Amino acid sequence: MKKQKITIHDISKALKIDSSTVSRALNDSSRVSLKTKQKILDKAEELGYQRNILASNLRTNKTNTIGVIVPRISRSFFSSVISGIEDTAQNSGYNVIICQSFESFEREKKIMNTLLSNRVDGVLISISMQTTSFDYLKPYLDYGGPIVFYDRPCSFENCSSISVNDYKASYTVTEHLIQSGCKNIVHFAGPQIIDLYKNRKQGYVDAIINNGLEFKESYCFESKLAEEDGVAFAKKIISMENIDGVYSSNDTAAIGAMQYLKFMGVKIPEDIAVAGFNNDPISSVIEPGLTTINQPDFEMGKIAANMLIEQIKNETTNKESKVLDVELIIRNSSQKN
Amino acid sequence: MKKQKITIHDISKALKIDSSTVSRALNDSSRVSLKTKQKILDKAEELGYQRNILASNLRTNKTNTIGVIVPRISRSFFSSVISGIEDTAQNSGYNVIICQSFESFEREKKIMNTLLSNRVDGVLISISMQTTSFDYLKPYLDYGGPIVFYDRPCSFENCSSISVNDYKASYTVTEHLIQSGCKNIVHFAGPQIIDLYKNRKQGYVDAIINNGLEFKESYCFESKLAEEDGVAFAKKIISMENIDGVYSSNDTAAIGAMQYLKFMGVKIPEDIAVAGFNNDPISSVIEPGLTTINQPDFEMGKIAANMLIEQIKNETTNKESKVLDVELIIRNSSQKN
DNA sequence: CTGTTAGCGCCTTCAA
DNA sequence: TTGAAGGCGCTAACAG
Repeated sequence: MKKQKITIHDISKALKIDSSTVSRALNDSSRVSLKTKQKILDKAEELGYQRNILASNLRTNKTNTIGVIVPRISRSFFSSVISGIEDTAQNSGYNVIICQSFESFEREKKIMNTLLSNRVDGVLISISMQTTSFDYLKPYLDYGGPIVFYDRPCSFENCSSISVNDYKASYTVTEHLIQSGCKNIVHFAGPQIIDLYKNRKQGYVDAIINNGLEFKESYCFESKLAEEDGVAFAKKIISMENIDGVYSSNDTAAIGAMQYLKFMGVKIPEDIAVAGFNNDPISSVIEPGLTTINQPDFEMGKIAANMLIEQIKNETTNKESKVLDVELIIRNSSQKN
Repeated sequence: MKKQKITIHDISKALKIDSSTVSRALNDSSRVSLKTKQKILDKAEELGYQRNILASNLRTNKTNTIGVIVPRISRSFFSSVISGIEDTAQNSGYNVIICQSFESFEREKKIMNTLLSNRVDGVLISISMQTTSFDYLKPYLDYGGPIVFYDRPCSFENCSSISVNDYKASYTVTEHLIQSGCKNIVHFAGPQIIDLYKNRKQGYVDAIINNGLEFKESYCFESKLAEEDGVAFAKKIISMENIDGVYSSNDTAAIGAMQYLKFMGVKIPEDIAVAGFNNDPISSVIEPGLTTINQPDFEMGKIAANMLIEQIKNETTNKESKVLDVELIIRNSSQKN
């Protein structure tokens, strides 16, 4: 029942000007006289012409669209990254397609497939928690589309990536806790499959050891990025002795833990220092004393989009791995000893 | 530098079978013998054939894609709605393009334009805070594309809509506060331009009046859905006398207010009852005593997508306005008198 | 500056 | 069941 849309041919006929000229005018080519251009533009307006981008894309073999694969848009960090991406993309005239993998490898593969079928000009991807093999990216790379990894980098076919210096951030914040007097610091870790969380754990471990404390594996809890994990962690901590510090390297577990504690009416003792990666504005409300690592989310999105667009345009082959430093926000962490 | 992709013609040549037959086979048409179909499928696999959806879409004049316009994906309510939409869409074989208006009318118009240019099969929209005129939707409707409003309905060209019974929910929760003994209830309202927030306010007003209390306009604060508004509201409340209840009809202001109070170390007195619309799991952490109105977010997304897809497929013209009831979650609200 | 011609890759009559 | 032919709407040579 869709009405037939106006095409350049309709304009062409109405004006007795060839459709190729119409096309040129509509694309603001300099090779059309101002007079005819104006005539064409007016007619287009009059008829309510809307360019059919599908046809244009087919012809030019580009879509002016970039695909973004994200684990979950509901995660505050990611939705900020997306805003950054959209910001940059729009300024450069690109459309953005956002796809959620929900941390599922299967979905990720499927998404990559449709992005290829839709011939997006480039892809930004933060791999899912389950992703261990990257062969599924090959077809798109073979096609010639650039891929940039953001936040969760991985060395594959020397694609570009942009991420945060997780190791350093982790080391710094752990050391900060130690210098505040903590001697028994528990660590809420993320899935160790993901390099990012591995690096964060390593930062914690090294800070512990280099500062003369004893590293205990039993102080490390590995989360699958679910709030329930945090609840379990909270229960464990309550049952443990001596704990005087907590460092969480993922929001989700931390939020879960806090929810539980709040729900149970357990106040985090003043003498337990808490620190964590945290881009959710909310957790600062839950626990204002928290020392937080502030990740450059919006900025990361902008940089990622820029890197990708550059590769799309220049058809350059030089790949790079950018690493951003993070900001440590020290609130009113309790000072011990 | 993009490599030339395999087309049906490559398969056609390799097999000496006409491309039209290849096309049929690839579309699993019944008018191809099983034998040739298998041969074609094998060859396609072997050559790494990837259908060019652009071309297919151009030819068939449909894209199997629906566009979703959302004010902000970072709002918990909306990201759940989106998940619901994606869920349904995927099951029906539709792709989803998510676009954020950031509550800007200008962006909304631009988005609608590119969605039309991209010939999406249908559009789900929750209008921005600034949107007052709907003429910009005309071109898409003229084109024949269906539009369904979600969450923020508006009567335009009798498009379908799906929303929540805001008036009733608001009335109920206000009455609940009154029955708990509240006599001076402040209302954090949303932008009165948006019908939804107007309805919520009306629910509050009517509940107040019908229960024999006096309605005071000075008890109503209008938010622009920014956290700063909440901060301002919190300050006001602190300076006011007699307030024994707060009902917020938007998360954002509520969260802002709570952040501020928490930051200032002000505990919400036990004898002030608080209630609000709230889909952010976090605020229940901030204030576990909160009586909340639980909106069917995920479900709304599914229903919206279903309504739209039905209209796309059936090319039906019957429009409807669905209104969902909400669930009132009464936690440990303080009982007065 | 404008028109002619020829496709982009796919699908869909129509005929065999 | 298969092939031949044409065209979706647009753009990019190449002429003129």
